[in-house]
Amino acid sequence: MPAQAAARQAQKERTHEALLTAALDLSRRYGFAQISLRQVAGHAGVVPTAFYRHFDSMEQLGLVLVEQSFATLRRMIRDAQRDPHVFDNIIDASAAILVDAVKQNRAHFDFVARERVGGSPAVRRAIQHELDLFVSELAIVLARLPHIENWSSDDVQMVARLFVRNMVSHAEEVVDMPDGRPDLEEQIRDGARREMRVIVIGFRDWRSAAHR
Amino acid sequence: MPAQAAARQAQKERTHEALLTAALDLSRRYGFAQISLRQVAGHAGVVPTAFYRHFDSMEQLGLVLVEQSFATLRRMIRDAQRDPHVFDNIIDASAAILVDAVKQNRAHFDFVARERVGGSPAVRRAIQHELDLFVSELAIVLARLPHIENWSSDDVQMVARLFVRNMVSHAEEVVDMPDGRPDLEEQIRDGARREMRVIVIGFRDWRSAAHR
DNA sequence: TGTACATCAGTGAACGCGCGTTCACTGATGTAC
DNA sequence: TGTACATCAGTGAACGCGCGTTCACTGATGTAC
Repeated sequence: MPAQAAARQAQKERTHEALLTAALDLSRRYGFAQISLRQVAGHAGVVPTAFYRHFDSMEQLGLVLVEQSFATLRRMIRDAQRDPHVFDNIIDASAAILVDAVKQNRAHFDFVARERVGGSPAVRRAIQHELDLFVSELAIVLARLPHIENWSSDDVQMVARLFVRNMVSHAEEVVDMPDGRPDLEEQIRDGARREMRVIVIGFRDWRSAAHR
Repeated sequence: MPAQAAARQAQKERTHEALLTAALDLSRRYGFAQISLRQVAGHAGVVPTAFYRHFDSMEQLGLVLVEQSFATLRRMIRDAQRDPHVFDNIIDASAAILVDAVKQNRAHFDFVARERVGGSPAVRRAIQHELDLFVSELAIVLARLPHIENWSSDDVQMVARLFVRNMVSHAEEVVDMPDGRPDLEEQIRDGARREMRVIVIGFRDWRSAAHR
């Protein structure tokens, strides 16, 4: 396929993207499981049957949204790790990153937060799998931190799990946050920060008591 | 209404209960938001129009299920508080109670866990309200415990919030647990126990560092 | 460059289906006397 | 106890609607020569 012959493909990609965006938009308002193929097609500006040129079913589109959402999340974490500041104060940095990230990718986070428990079995399984992966990845990052490098990998996994759980929980709060309420945002960020600190200190001291 | 004239009312109550049970059953399998009035009526053994003798809409039935679920939860907590053993080791006791309670009332917990984020706006709001109430009630119980009585009420609220969040999260795990896997059950109970311990210790020591 | 043919993203009519809701009804249960 | 009437939980037919999916199609884009 020569370069100058890509107009049709480009148009197809635009429609493909429009369908995904429409689904994300609508599921923000009504929940993914509640929206119909016809609604998504209509919102994307195509006839219902055109949907099938891009996806087998709404379920398959849902799985693509799961992939997209976690790709976004991973990109953010990777960017954050490049900033050397983050390691000075991983807790404050994580809390700030979390709130910003969710704010900038509300639609994807909203989708994940809701469909994690409310979605179809396949979508739920996909999200749970991604979250499990994410816990393991976070554990690897944590294991390299100064005070943590001599912990057992079981312990590191557990602290990673607590972190991710708090992350999901606070992401839900940000997602439910009405627009234009910076006070609430600060409150959530502060709560996240305090809770992470509690977890880190509790973990360190619990280990001290048990193992030293 | 004389006592011997209650046969009709008793039958009505039986159907009412059958509709609630049917909705709970079906939403376990498909999610409450996915099931229809006709399915619920059919499963309860009545014709769809009979549904309206008992509820205005599926949404109203959903709100009744929220009430039922939290009444169950409160009853369990109240019973647990009567057992003096619980105060000896509130963490182990809470973890055990949580797993047992969820196992015995799977349908209600499943309903709450899913609809808390996936349900209709009214159902979600009702569940969030009940959970907020529950955090406050737990804070009152915690505030009476020996080492906690001199904490600020803000701090007690926060630890209560962390406990309830972990409770919800572990309830989700138990709900998703396949039947007949006592090993998984033990693993979840153990995870809950360890995490609660981390929270308690972390909180105590965080306070020590900050306020003394 | 021009022509003849192929590709294929999007169209539009049609289908059968389950949905929530309305309505007049039935007949067992309950009440008055 | 027996009779005449009232109540009302549950029935069953009917409605209009949006759904997912099928199919033959159109016409702009792309390819071969």
